[in-house]
Amino acid sequence: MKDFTSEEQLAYLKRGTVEIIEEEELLSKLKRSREKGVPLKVKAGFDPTAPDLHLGHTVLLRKMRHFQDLGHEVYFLIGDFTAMIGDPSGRSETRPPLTKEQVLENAKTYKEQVFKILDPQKTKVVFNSEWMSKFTAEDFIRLCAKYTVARMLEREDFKKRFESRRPIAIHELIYPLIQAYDSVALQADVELGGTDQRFNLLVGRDIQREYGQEPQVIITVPILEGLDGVQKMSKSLGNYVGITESPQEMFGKIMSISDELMWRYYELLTDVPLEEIARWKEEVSAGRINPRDLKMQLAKEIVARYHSPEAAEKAAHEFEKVFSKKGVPEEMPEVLISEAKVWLPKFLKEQSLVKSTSEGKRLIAQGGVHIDGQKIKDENFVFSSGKHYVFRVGKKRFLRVIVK
RNA sequence: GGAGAGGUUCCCGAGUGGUCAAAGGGGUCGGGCUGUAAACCCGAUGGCUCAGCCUUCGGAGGUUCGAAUCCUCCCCUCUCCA
Repeated sequence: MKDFTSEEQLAYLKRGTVEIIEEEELLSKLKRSREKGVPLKVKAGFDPTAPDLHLGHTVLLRKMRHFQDLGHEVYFLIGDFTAMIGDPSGRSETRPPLTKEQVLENAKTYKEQVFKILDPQKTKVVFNSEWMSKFTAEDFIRLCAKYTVARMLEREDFKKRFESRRPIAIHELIYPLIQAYDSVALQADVELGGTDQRFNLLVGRDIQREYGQEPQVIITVPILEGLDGVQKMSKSLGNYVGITESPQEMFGKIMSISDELMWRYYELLTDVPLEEIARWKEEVSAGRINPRDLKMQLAKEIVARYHSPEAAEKAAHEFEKVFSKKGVPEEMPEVLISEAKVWLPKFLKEQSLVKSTSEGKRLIAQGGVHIDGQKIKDENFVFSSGKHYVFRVGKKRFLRVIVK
């Protein structure tokens, strides 16, 4: 805030965003903040039901961090009240209400993870139940009176569901209003969110105006695609990289993304200058760089951030050893057994290598099960006592069996 | 409140008395090719004590030798009218 002009701040904040509404307003807010020495209040909301953060969340968190770097104040809002509703994006699910204890527990987990990115000194963690639980029925009706059904149905997913004759519960329509009211309660200057939040963020502007406040500037950041490169990264779709995952898992997952997606990840998850990325793209299409090497570098960079540079190096070596050179990993689950003869489908199930004996049978039939590098054809196997065996199921499931 | 349409396996979606563990697609998994990439090709995809048996088609009953398919009641969703 001290050293940067408002224009410089704006440029810094703009990188990696999809939309700023309105840029002019943000500039004047930055100017005013600088003149008066009062930091901007920057808000972003999080759902307390999913406290496991993944790389998708970090796109937004990084942007929050950028504001902090400029001296502004970030409100990390945990939507414990709104969690009763569940943000009706996409498919609607009725969520079981969380208890106070669960919320606090989740919040704790959040904090542990979030501060890998945010500056704890400049972060205020708030819960919207703080003000919403004091909201009276009267307050509530007043709030509802400030918006119309027609405007609410402008929201794309409502509209789609409405048109395709899928259900929309009334409380789902309320969600944007409460989120908007949170901005009133916090007197937010800026609210950040993914592009899927655009509508809700905009409602915030309208509602703040209705309550006589200057509308917040809204900034949307891209939604990160998951490992499949198509759908958004989410835990429920299983296409995510959690920021608390082990270095090895993280590394492997990143290596499995497509080349196309790699550029996207570079852009949104690292600080590599855009010009540099553009240059690499050219080098790759000219055949001078193997995209695999860049992917390794990306994987290392990400592992290094959430673990350590040493862990990243180690993960890279392991990866080379196991997948490029088809070796076996250094660390893998171990089991000590005594039986000499086993029926493999059941054994694989008992060792959690497959979900069912049927699946075990299937994998054996399809040639997906190896013991000490040998493809297994027979469902029965005899262990010799005193020996060690390395099981490989599919490409990445390993198990060391030690026979007494 | 009235009238109509509909609820199928992970998802979408066929199936209207036996040949249905249920077409097709998607997803996922395995194999091939690779760079654990994409694309592409092949295969699999409810469970189990596995040539057999058990459990699935919103829920509970019933008809039938036999039901995802017919009947009754219930629950849920959508549309139109009020």
